[in-house]
Amino acid sequence: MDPAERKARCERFARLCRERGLARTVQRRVIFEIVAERTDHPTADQVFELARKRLPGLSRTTAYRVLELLADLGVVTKACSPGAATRFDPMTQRHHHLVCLRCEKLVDIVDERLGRGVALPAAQARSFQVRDFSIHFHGLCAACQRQARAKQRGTVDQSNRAHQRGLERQRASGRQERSKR
Amino acid sequence: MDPAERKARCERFARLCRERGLARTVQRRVIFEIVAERTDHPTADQVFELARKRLPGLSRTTAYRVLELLADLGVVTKACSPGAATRFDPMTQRHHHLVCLRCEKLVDIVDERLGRGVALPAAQARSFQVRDFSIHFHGLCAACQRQARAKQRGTVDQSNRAHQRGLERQRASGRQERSKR
DNA sequence: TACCAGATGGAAATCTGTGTCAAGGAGAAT
DNA sequence: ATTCTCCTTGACACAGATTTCCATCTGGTA
Repeated sequence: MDPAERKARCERFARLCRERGLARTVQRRVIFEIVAERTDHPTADQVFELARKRLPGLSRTTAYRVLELLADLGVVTKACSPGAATRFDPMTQRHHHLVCLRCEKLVDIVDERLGRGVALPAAQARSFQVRDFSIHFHGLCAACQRQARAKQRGTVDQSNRAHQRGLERQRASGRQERSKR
Repeated sequence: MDPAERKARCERFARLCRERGLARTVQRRVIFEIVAERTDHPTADQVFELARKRLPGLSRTTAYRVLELLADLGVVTKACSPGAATRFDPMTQRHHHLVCLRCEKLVDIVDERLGRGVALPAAQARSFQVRDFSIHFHGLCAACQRQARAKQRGTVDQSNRAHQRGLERQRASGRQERSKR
């Protein structure tokens, strides 16, 4: 990430804390930095694990609380896919999403032209105050398309096997990590 | 809801069941009817509570299973707001959403002109197969706008009090109903 | 430095959702 | 109508994600 951009974000965060009379604790600083460094969409638990490496005494409760606070301040945004854990996204500029209907992968799209011309119908615009919008594209990612085709043919090729194993690992990982404790 | 539309939906559901060799049980019929009647976006647990009034022996497991099945058949769609439970929506045509950032209310918008001209950039369109898209408008609903203004003035008026109480009830209701069991 | 509102840590509770399995019921065959 | 079979259901246990509660601690300020 661009260092200037990163510094600007940290300063924005510090300013918002001052304005709201919030204490600048190590926990808040570290958790903010971790989310700001990421370009994927970590879950609260993933952020907690990462933060704990720098701050061994950190509690899960605090990680959740701080992330909620950051979302409230508007320095991170929350994203979700149905049935899965909330994910936190440092991207505060307008962006859109690709959501795979099968494996639930979530990909950001930044493209200014994309939302051009999108505006709320006048009737709703009077009562609802729009801050921003985002477009969700639902469909199939490349790997899931390959897999669907293979299934139709009644065969399974190696790359699809790999993708499926990846899926299973991903779904099981939360449980495993948790049960270690 | 328009009775003709409602009947058409029921028939579509019945047809899909026949096609897939699925038994037409009371549980499936009742749960489908409940979702189809609603214009808000009930959670699985809310659907379960409503369904139990008509079908006292219904189990929660079945409610979840049937809702999942309905989503799989495509007669309802799943929607989500970050951190909250999955919501079920009988609307299967293309539609968009207003999402209140404060109270998380979710409102449907059906307006064909709205998504006109929206298309995925060519680079992504090659690898990602788009089935549909929806636009989420984030902002403040009318009630939350009033409340925000009142807070700034340091006053709280009656209508805002009512909205806040509604919010609290809504958030607490699951817990209360659950502990009765 | 002393104070205190606000923040944290840790345990427990809650909410949402899934896995398992015996028992029940729908639909086909007789 | 009866039987058979397989799909469904209900009950329970469990898992993951998140929140609540409360005692303790700490950053900011007088």
